[in-house]
Amino acid sequence: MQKLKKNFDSLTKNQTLVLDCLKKARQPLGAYTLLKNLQGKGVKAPLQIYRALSQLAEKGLVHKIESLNSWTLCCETNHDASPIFAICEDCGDVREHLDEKIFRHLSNIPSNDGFKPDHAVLEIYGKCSNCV
Amino acid sequence: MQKLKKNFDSLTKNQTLVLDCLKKARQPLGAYTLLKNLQGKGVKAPLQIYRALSQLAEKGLVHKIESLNSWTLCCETNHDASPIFAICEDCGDVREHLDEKIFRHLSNIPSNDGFKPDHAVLEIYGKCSNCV
DNA sequence: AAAAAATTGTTGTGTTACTTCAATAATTCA
DNA sequence: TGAATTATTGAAGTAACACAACAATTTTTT
Repeated sequence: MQKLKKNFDSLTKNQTLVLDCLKKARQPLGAYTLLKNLQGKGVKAPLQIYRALSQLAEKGLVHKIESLNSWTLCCETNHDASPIFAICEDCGDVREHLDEKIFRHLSNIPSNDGFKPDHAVLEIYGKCSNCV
Repeated sequence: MQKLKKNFDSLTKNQTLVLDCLKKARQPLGAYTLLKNLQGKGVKAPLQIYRALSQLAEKGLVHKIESLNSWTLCCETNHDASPIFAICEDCGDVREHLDEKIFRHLSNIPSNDGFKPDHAVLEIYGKCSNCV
């Protein structure tokens, strides 16, 4: 299991810009959407966004949603467990959930062939309560 | 839950080429790797690959691995449940697993807020028995 | 055989992501 | 304090991923 520590200190300028932008958005954003939003503030190139995002992800402050190619704020909780995202197919709403049991459960699936899980990408598609 | 039916008949030329290429590869391939491999056989443009891949995916013959941006043969089994992939961080080996329970379990996580799951992206990273 | 549907081919474009190298800022410790 | 080290940023270019739009061809249906 990966060890992640939230560290709100020592955020660099670009990291702060990206994090604030995600906070305002209240939904996952793509790297190039972030870039557009931050071009007024001196950020010019995609790489600055990607660097900030991967650093923020290392600190556990943001997650990438693989199946959407986009990035979202981590929930309040400081967690090591892989997050589970519930994604509404209709309205696009994304909610982060945490469940240690699931990961342990998942870990057991491939374990009969000696596989040792470290972390997981868990993204559930369906309909949220508003869209059912 | 999505309804998928394996249909080995009625594969078109491009579909057959792509499927055969994945069979030979025995590992997930990106769309552009497939393209390179098939350029000798008359396939010229990325779109031909993407079309074949999405048609094959609809038939349940291949899956996309979201976190790798690549595509892999479906295991032998004809299944409706979302597949679980175990991906070795060292050697890149990918194994498909099926577990109805997990999906039901996962489905319960976000259900307290009325979320109705349909399908999921489940990709576990770790080390396979050879690489531990 | 004519009409309808499916598939293919082609061109072009939009999006996502990173490599490389140079410049600047921050930190360390001599 | 100031030189050396480390971290961060900036800039340019490119690689990889994915599809829209339209025309042409093939297959299927009636």
